[in-house]
Amino acid sequence: MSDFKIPGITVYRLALYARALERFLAEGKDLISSEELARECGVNSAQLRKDLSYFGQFGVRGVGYSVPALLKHIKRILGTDREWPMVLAGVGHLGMALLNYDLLAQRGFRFVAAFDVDEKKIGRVINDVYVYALEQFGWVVKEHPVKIGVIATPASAAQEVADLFIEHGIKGILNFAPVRIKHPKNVVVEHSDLTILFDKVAFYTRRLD
Amino acid sequence: MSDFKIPGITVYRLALYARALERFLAEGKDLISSEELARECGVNSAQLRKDLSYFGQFGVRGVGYSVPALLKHIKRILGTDREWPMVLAGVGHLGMALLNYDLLAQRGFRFVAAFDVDEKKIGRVINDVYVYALEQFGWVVKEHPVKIGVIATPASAAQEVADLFIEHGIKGILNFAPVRIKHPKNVVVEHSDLTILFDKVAFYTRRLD
DNA sequence: TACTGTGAAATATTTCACAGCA
DNA sequence: TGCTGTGAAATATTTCACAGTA
Repeated sequence: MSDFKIPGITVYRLALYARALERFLAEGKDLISSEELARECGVNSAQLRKDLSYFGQFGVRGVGYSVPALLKHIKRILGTDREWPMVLAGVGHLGMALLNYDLLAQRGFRFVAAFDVDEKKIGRVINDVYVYALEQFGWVVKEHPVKIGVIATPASAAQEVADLFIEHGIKGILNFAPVRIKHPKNVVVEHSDLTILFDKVAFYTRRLD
Repeated sequence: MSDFKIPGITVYRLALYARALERFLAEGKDLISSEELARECGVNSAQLRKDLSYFGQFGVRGVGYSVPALLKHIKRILGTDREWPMVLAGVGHLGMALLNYDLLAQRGFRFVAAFDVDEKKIGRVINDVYVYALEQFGWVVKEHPVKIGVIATPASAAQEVADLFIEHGIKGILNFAPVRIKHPKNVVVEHSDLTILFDKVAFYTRRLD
């Protein structure tokens, strides 16, 4: 029921539950138990109920949860019941993949502009998103109420781009460059270094037999 | 000093330390304290020392750690001191980004073959990797001692691809499709759903002020 | 009856704080 | 002296187990 000090891992799992609920909803399922939803997500059912209990009571005892209602509640909790206009820095292969990832736009995460320093990329339009020169960042974001910025540049450019983002009022940064970003406390940075995922798979694969 | 029941989060942090050490090494730094390395990675220095202590003693009291030696130790622990030939299923935008991600190959994670069901993609060569029809999977992997498979297909194809991987002896799977893969216990699956990262950023961004 | 919601117990992880050593 | 390595304490997270209720 609380509203602060939510474990980061709980936020992660709420997003996981939302994904699963979207699938169940698409299948036309109307009602679900914590047991069934938890199994689908690979967690313990008490954990799922505890995660939800930080935010309220969404089920019916003896019955379960309404799939559409619970999804709506979780989206409201996560803040994904709204549109999140975003900007992208770095239109390399990963940046291209993000611009073309339609699932993101379907969920309200929509890129309104992309930026690069490569002359060959500036001026291109990718999946309806225009690629600007990085120097144009200031006036482009003035046109758009952007809160989230995504970094898909090489590591060497990441901090500089983050500083530019922060200077222009961006509050949430998703950083795919393999380097830790320094940032003030009133800015949120989520790091996602893909190479680390491969390291983890290697570690656990080697220990198998 | 133990060798089993390593917290998953410790494995993650070891990879983080390796990335930072690579940067320090590139800068020519020879010696580092747990304090400095921990700060660079955003963790507590006791945590870093504890993480390492699961695997041995790698420092010198009163002095610190040798940057190249510690990096070598961590890579040996992670199993990234060797080559990991891999296969990719799904040559969409994300698959393309992975095939072109040279940092991966530099670290020994090398795609030896890619697979797709789209006629237009089959037969193409991307960053020296040939794209085969998915039906050819069996005989292609017979040629290569592949342990790790990467799934970058749509969610609807992911389980089918995973089953094919597992049937042909793949032991470690990195799944980028936004769906949980069912798998036997002697196979490792690491899930990475990019949409969840965006949800997390949205959650924390909204709570800021 | 068949579930949820949640204190309390169990477990896991992080941090402290200091002994040990180059 | 200035660091690492590590038990022990503190904290966080997960799971149990059962009261509550449609």
